[in-house]
Amino acid sequence: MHKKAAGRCPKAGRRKQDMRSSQVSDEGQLSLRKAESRRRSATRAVTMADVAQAAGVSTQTVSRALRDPRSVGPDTLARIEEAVRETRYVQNLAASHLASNRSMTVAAIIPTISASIFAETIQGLTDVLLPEGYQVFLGHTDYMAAREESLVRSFSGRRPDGFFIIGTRHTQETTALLKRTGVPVVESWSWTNRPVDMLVGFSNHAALMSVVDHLVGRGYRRLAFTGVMKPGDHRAKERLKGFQDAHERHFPGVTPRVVTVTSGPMVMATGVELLKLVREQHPDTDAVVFVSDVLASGALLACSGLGISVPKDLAITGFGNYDIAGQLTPGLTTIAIASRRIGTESANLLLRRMQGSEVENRTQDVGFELLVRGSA
Amino acid sequence: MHKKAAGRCPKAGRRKQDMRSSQVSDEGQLSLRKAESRRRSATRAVTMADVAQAAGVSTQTVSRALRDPRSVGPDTLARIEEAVRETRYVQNLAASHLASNRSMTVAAIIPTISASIFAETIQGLTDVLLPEGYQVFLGHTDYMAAREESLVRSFSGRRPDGFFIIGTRHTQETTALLKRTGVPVVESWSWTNRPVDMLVGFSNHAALMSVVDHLVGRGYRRLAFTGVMKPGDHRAKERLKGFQDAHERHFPGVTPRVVTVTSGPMVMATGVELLKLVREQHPDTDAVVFVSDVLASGALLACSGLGISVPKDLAITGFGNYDIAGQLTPGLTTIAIASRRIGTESANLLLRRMQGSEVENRTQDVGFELLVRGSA
DNA sequence: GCATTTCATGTTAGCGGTCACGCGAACGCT
DNA sequence: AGCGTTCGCGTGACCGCTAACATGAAATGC
Repeated sequence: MHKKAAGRCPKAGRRKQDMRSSQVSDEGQLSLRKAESRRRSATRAVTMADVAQAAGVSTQTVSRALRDPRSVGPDTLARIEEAVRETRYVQNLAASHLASNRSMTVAAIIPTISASIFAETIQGLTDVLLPEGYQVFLGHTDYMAAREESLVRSFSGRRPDGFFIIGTRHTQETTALLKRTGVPVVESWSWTNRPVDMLVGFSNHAALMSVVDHLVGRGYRRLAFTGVMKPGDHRAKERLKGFQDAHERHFPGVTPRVVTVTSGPMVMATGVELLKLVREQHPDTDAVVFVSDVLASGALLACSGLGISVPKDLAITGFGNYDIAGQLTPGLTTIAIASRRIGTESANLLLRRMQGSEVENRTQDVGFELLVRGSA
Repeated sequence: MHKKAAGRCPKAGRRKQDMRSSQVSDEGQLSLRKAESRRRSATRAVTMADVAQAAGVSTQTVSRALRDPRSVGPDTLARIEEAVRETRYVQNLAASHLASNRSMTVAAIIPTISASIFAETIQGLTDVLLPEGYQVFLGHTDYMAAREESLVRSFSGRRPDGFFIIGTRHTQETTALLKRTGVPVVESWSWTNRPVDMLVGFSNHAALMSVVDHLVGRGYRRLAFTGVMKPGDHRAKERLKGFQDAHERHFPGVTPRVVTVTSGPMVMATGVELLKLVREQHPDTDAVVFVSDVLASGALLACSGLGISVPKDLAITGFGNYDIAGQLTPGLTTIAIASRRIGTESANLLLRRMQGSEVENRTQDVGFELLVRGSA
């Protein structure tokens, strides 16, 4: 809380570096001079001016040396580097951001961090962005459109250089906000013909259709779809729609069996519950299509205990190709998504745009892959 | 890229609000006057001055209204709120940060996002911090001390108001950097008597000892420890140490069986490999202690295929109480950690300190719980 | 050899907010 | 009525850094 002894030139304005020693060793110098000019409780932090003085150059030269070392003379550079080291200077990026109007940050908004499948995407995103000097802000919506909107709003205050967001369905206001920021935006994990800006995704609808096609091809006829369907989870809705549309194509006029709950945790135990629900409501079901591997593997694990033989009595499919899917016996038939790649591709798109170049393809379909294993 | 037409008062300095219309509709006004004062390619963004003008007050009043609505008169507040709405003003937090020396951010550093167990912690952290206006920066180290150091360094540039970090073992430089920031720091997921600042964790060592105690109590005598032990994963090392120490107490002089690999993905398939390795190197092993549930459940699932009866032929234990642990048959005996609570407690500690108050207990032991299920 | 370009560095004026303080009006108390 | 307080709002000076321009010396061109 100590104030620092600054010059008190009543007119000259900011003269400060001429007061400080070039070392940081004067910790706790409490000489609160009388005519001290008003001073906010500033950080005692080392500033660029300290480095400049230590190196005997102007702050501008320090700034240049930091952002592009080749733009200053080699010996000057060496002196500056030494000065940075001895003063333990850490650049204040907020000041840099304000002056340069580039924040070197990317805002990422995902439904939930806990779903390891999204975590992979974020890992991919940061793996590409961090080495380029960008930092990633993370927020999660818990599948609530209102939270997404408020996140976008509050993140906008940081003036990120780019947005990454999972999902393509937003409130009107969210879309407007995103567009107004004027920075590149990548939507992902879904598909739309009218992205806000860029898109790295795939069709959940088509993926589920391919699941149904496969099941029907294997001779299953009484298919049911089940899962936790949070109101804001549009990807789940698209999957359901894909199921319904494929079902209608194969069995025109037959009402598809759909058993969903709108809340509840996305855990394996929930999958077991849903399996039971399906069998209660539609006892003759011969194939259960789960909205996620988490639920499907819970159900699959429970089958032996319930006396159900998979895939003979019942086929089970999942979505996401989680780690567990390949470890179960029988293996879980599922849709594999290049989750990490969504992150890296998105980062690359953002990077190019943030660095000023245009990108040719603003939409990228990473596709999906039907992995047929023993469960169906 | 259009410059904006600003006042050119050669002396008065920033007079700008008197030039702009209060609406944002003058897009693209390209009147580059001759004597135009030098202008950087600034954002055309709405500033607080625009809002102030629209509301007929000073910027200071707008600032006050935004940060503490009760500090201005009710009708003034209403006018300002209306002005904010009509100008679509979004506060520039970088400027706020620079002026106020508070960034309203917390930097979080974790080993990997993909481990859902850490994701829970982050979710807890942000759930508490976001409503308070703090945003969370996330970085992952992939268990590399050097990356941790460089993350701390680059995050420091943002002048976060707090640090959250998983682990208590850092490079000397990392520790020094953290201390020098002068902001509150919470270390977590481990235990130490000399935390950098605050600590929310538990003893991995004690947890593993309780696992061994339990196994020995159940009559198992030939225990093996196995897992992926990345060089920078100190929590894994503490668990191993706990295993070894407990083993020594129960079987003095007997060399404990330890089978580890230093690299490889933390997936279930790796658990199967490790199980096979253990049985190759120590065929008479009757209990395998895994460093993580991921590996343990992989192994447990593989057992029936390998003709191993659990827990009769072989006991298996894990760590973390992942979702799957309770769904397997038999259930996986493991250590449960209040992973989410680590996040929320850490956030609360940080919050109090960031808001200026001291905290009485700078260390918090969230403990662990041995969950005995069928596998051991 | 002198004008022109290039290179390395310095100077000036902000970026968009907030802090400390000032000041007048309304309020409270004796 | 007189005077100290509180309340509501404005003024001026920065926060630490960088864009744009300026400058002088060395390198280059004809």
